[in-house]
Amino acid sequence: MTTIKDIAKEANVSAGTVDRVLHNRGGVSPKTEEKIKKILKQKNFKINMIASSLAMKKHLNIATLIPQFDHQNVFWKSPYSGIQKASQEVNAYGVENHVFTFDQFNPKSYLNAFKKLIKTQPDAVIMVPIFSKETTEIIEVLNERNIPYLFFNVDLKGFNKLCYIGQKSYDAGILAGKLSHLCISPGDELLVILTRKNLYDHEAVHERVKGFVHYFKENTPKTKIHQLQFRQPDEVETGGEIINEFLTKNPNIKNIMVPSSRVSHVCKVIDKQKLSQIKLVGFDTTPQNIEALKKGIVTFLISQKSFNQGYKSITTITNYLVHREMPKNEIPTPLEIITKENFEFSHYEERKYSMEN
Amino acid sequence: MTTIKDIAKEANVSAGTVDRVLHNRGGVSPKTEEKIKKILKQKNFKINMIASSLAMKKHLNIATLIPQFDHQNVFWKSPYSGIQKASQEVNAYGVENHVFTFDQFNPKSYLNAFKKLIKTQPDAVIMVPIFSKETTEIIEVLNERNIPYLFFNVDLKGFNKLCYIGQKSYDAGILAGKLSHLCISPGDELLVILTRKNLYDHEAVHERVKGFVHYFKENTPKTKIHQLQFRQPDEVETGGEIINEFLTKNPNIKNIMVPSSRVSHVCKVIDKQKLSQIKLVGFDTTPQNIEALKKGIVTFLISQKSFNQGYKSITTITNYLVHREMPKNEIPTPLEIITKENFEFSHYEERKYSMEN
DNA sequence: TACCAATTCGTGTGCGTACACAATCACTGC
DNA sequence: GCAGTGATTGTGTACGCACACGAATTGGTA
Repeated sequence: MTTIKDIAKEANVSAGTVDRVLHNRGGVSPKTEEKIKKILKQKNFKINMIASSLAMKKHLNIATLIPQFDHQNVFWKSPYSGIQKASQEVNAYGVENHVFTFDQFNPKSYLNAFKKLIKTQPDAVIMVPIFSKETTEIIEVLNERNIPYLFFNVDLKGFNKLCYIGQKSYDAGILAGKLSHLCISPGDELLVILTRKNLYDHEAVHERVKGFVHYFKENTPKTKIHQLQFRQPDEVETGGEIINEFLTKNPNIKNIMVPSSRVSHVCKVIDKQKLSQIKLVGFDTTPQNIEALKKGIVTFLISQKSFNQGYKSITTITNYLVHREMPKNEIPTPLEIITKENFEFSHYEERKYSMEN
Repeated sequence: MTTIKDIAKEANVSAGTVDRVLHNRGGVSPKTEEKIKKILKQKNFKINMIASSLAMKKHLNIATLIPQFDHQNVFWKSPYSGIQKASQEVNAYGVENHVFTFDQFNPKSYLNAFKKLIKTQPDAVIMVPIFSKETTEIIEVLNERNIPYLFFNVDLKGFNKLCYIGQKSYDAGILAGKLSHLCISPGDELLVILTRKNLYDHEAVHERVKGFVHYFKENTPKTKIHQLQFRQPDEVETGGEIINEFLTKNPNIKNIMVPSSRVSHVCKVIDKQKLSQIKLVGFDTTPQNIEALKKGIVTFLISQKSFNQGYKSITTITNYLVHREMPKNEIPTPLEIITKENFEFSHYEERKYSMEN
């Protein structure tokens, strides 16, 4: 392993000069710069990140803005865990992360959380931009203060974010289409159940439906796709009758796709007998969804590995701040297909983390 | 962030004493040890791995024994890349890795590669134990010299390995069963094509078939599963006739499962017209397989993320050597389901690496 | 009380890098 | 020839930890 000292000796200069070349800090004569660069390349020198991080040790402060989770909205627990795990790890780099949470159905709470956040004077912000209007306000503040920020899980166009880490919802919808397609026979019909429409305006759910519809338009345009919408948050739970009635009226429905993370809520309210005739496709590996998968009620779940999204958000920002590493503008997370047969082999990191904590 | 010094000050001792407690190095009176441990816990002290690694800097030498890849056997390229990437990264920890390759169909070449390997006096060994008899010889040598070793991708029971990193083949077979099941209608029949039987004796392929058969026995015992075997390495390519004839004789075959990474070889030799009636399920995301997936010829691939296996092997061994971190005895890699719709979102790390190199 | 051994502890150095500061060099104009 | 200037380069310290060495303390004994 070659060190800066080795390079310096070879070039008959001091370590400081090599350092200047390495970081383009200027103040080196073109001649020696050339010489050093040649030796650098020849010896295939790579900066020792370990030592580099130790030496840097600026104290960095990063802040995260995400929806809170509870037993009702358990989805956000995974990204939170991922963020926590990564936070612990980057702590050694002198980076500290603080999480600020808000009610995902309340724009005001979103803004309030941000107000608290900005008071801590973060060096960078990680956020889930659920509300577009309020996000515009937030970004203005961040731009003013020159604070870099990163979106994760939810994307919004038109901002100069560092990058977006998350799933491509439209493509996820196409995949849902493919999987549903495999579940049915020619002549069967499909049902899409939308929960909580319009309650908040992030587009993931709608993009998924678009992709889903697109898939069938492309492949089997004659397949009939029904849609059912619920406006109130808890209407699904109480509204089992509506669904069951609908299914009775449309007995050819052999597959239900739920484009949110609430497929388990849906299958709870459907008559058991009807359920046995129908295959379900849903999103996200919440404990309830996994439960339904295990029982064979749900056939496919599409996971976006939100734990990894959270984890990666922190490491990406850290690499940017500490090592000046510019991330790609878009880091897509996988569309992972989860079934009864493979769920126990996925999400290894998340499991391991929650075992240890 | 609390440092050793902080702890020392708090306990009215020197940093050296705290260090002794942290590493159970003895020579500390029970009284102060107790006191220090209490403060450690109270302040939730975590060793700074960055600084720790820097300070350690023993020079470690690890060696990897894996099959070589070429255009014919491209599968082993992925784990090799993962190993290379991780090797670069752990270089900063003073760890150097050397790769020794062998012909996966030639036990002698396996032993020869090991002989070269052992001459480098490695501190640990990562290996793919393809041949069981020869592996026994190898492990004897390693045990004699007290060199820890880790199996990856292929597992063999009965050895005191540090851990196994890889897929559970039987479960992968079950998953293949599920996916094939989804592709067919009641009354359809299945075909399993075994390539290169007995040419080397690792069991993954057979385990997959067992799992596959088990799935149908459990779920639809009446489904007929045919099997076709080829003994010579290239017989599949020349033996298209045999397959086509077989398919003509058994027109109810609507699904072919290839338990090796060679599904693309199989679909190359099948008549196009027949192919359009049949869904294929295979393993591993080799470039050829991905090509067939894109074209819609193959419906499902089950990936074991072999890039990650390689990567993780290196990091696991490194953590063990450098940070004394004992790995779990078994680290299962995911059974990832890849389709035309999601392949471009998977294997992000591997793509990124090969883009950069 | 003096002395020794064993036990317990403190100090110093180095790991490879970053960065501030000091030192040197090459020229200029007088 | 010399001070002055700006461009180059060298030096020293810190980051947090591991570990070797040696110092201080203790307890026990003659």
